[in-house]
Parts: sequence; structure tokens; C-alpha cells
Amino acid sequence: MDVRTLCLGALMGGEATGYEIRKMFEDGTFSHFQIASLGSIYPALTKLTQDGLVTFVEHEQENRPDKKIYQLTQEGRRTFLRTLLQTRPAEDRYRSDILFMLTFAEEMPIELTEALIDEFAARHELMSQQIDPENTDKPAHQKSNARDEDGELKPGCCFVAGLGQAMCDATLKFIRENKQGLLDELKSRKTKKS
Amino acid sequence: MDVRTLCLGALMGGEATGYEIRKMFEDGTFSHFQIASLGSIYPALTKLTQDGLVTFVEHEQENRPDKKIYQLTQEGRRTFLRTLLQTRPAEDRYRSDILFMLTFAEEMPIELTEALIDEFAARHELMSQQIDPENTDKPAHQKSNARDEDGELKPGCCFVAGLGQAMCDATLKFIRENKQGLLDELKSRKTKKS
DNA sequence: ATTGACTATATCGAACTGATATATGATAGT
DNA sequence: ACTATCATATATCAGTTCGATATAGTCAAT
Repeated sequence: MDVRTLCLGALMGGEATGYEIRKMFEDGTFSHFQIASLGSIYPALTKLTQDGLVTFVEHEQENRPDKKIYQLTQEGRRTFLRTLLQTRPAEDRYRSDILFMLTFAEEMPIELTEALIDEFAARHELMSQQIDPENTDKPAHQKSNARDEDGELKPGCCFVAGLGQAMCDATLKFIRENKQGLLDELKSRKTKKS
Repeated sequence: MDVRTLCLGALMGGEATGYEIRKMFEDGTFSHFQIASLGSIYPALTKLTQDGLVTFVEHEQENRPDKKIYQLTQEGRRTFLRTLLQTRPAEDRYRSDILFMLTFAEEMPIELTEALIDEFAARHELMSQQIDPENTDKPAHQKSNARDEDGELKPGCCFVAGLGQAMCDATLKFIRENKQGLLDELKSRKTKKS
């Protein structure tokens, strides 16, 4: 899915600036399963405007750069829904430097192995907290795409969030149960070699 | 981690051609948590050769293009291990079109929602089978980086594989327990609206 | 007979990331 | 009081990477 489609999806939840769209992918609703950077969002919005799929209103702000508030056109909304129906979703891809590095645990000092595992666990712990769409710790001004017009949580978002949390929990559980075993195994191999 | 480092890591398991390195990221040991395409692997190997981190021997083959078998130099091996020690691993990133699309379940026909969930489950089922490093279904010629010189499974690889399977299992379990609930909720919302 | 799959290298356009520039207010630390 | 650093907001660009394509021969299947 290219950034243009992702932007259309982001605007399905209502109007937003380019900056706000980035936040949805950085911290917000989509952050755990899609990526888009400012460097691709702004050109995408320009292109979408040219194609008539979005429009924007420029809001002048005192002592601040102008704000362009983007909104889907009917054509944009229709295009996005058609894309959902027609697109064969690409393969999921998961990319983790930590897991790649852990593959070479035998060649590293044991402290590094342990540090990497702890970092992996810490990140998933944090993620598990952030995923919860009902979590109200987040700053209130952040408009959540997880809620519809009535303020109700969208069932699709709940499902996806629950799935994410289940994955985090499974990861943390696995680490609790297997970290020490790995470290012991590595230690015994080191002593055998020397 | 850039493709150059990934190639060094791939060659830690022994000599290989560019084509074989790609397979490690496409089907093999690293396929579930790192990505690298041929379009980046070949230039990376050229650069690494220039920098003296790898060398290659050209094997002429009858009626086939020449095969360049790459191998780490001592310098290359040292560089990779140093990188492991010095690199702060980047954030994990997970990218899933299916989960993004499911976020808009309310706007889609229910059959599509169900099809997406089923596809997600099927892919994870397949992945769970592929992950197992002891799985001997794979073609024998595929050299597995998961084993060291003695043919023993490397503990780091076991740990990572186990983690991957735990995540797959958790995903499948969540779907079994929550798919029908989501579909029912969507159905009841549709009837309410009309 | 021809289509598709596998081995093998190489190149290139298009897309995307990550960094940087610009401008300003607010907040927090020293 | 001064100085970072962060947040808002848009925009651009160099470098990296993906995905497709070209080349070329083998092999299996239809």
C-alpha cells in the first residue's frame, strides 16, 4: 500500500493536517502496523489534491506557519473504499534488528545477549500499554481514529488492537519462560569451548 | 541495519552466492524478521569487496552464468562483530496491510472482513510451520544458517524461532476466540443503521 | 511445444526514509 | 535570566532500498 492510499485511510476518520497524519503513523492509531514519514506524506497530499481526491482549507495562524487542513472529497472516499475492495493486501513484514542480532548470540558477550532481550521485552511492554485504544493516558487533543462520530470505539480497531496486545503478551511470556534457559545454554557452551 | 551489515551477517554462516543470500531473507533463516532484495544485495556485495570485508571466487559453470561465491575476510568478520557491539538496534517495525484494512471493517462488506481475517490466519499458520528450524520438510540443499559447523542448532536461532512461533500461536488463538465476536458486532451495527 | 519454475548476475526507475531547513511558542532545566 | 529541548507546521532532498526487468540456460510439466 502506497502512502497515498494510507493518507486517504487516515482522512477517513475526519479532517487533518499533514502533521497530524504523520502522528497517526508515528504514535497514533496506525503506528503499530503501518509506517509513513513526513517526507512521503506531504508529496502524497499534493498529488491527491491534484487528482481531486482531497481538498484543503488554509488556516492562517498568528505567528505560526499556515495550517492546511485536508479533507476527503466524495471522489476520494469512493476511491479509498474501492481500493479496499480491489487490493490484494501485501504480505506482512516484520523487521527487527534485535532478533537478527540475537541470531548471533554465540558470538557475542553474554551481557549483550541479555541486554538485547531486556530491551526487546521493555519495548513490547511499552507497546502493549500504548496499543490500548481505551487508554486515556494519551494527551486528550490527539484525535483518535479508533472512534467514530459518536465517540464509540470502532469494532475493527478493537479487534486489531486486541490482536496486537495478544502478540505483545505472548512475546513477554515467552521471554519470561525462556530467557534464563538461553543464557544458561550459552554459558555452558562457553565453558566447554575454553 | 543496512543491507551491507545484513550481508556480512548472512556470510557469518559460511560462504554463499548473492542469490543464496537473498534466499536466506526470502525463505530462509532471516526471512521472518529481516528483508533484503537482490537489487540491494548485489551492490552491497560489490561495495563490501571494494572495502576488503568479503572476497569471492568465481566458479565457471557449464551453460550457466558464472557463480561468485562470497566469503568473509577476517576484517569482515571483525567488522561485523564490532557492529553488533556498537549498534543500537533500530526500533522493530511491523507492517501489515491486512490489519490496516481491518481498521475500516465498518465500511466494508462483512464477507471481505471475514476473508481478510481468514487470510491473516492462513498466513500465520504457514509461517508457524516454516519457522521451525528443525523442520526437515525444506529442501535439503538449502543450507540453514541456524546450524553451526557441528550441525547443531544454534541457541540464539532456537530462541528467536521459538519467539516467532509463540507470536504466531498467539495470533491464531486470538483469531479463533474473537473472529466471530467481531463479525456479530458488525452485523448488528449494520441492521441498526438500516 | 510452450509455459512456468529455478539458478544466477546485473541494472534502473520509482518510492520512501531520515535528515535538514525554516519559523515560533512553550516548557523545563541550570 | 539564559539556554536547551520539545511541539507545531510545512517543505525539500540526498541516499537507500524495493520491485521490476533483462539476460540466459536447465528442467519438469502440461
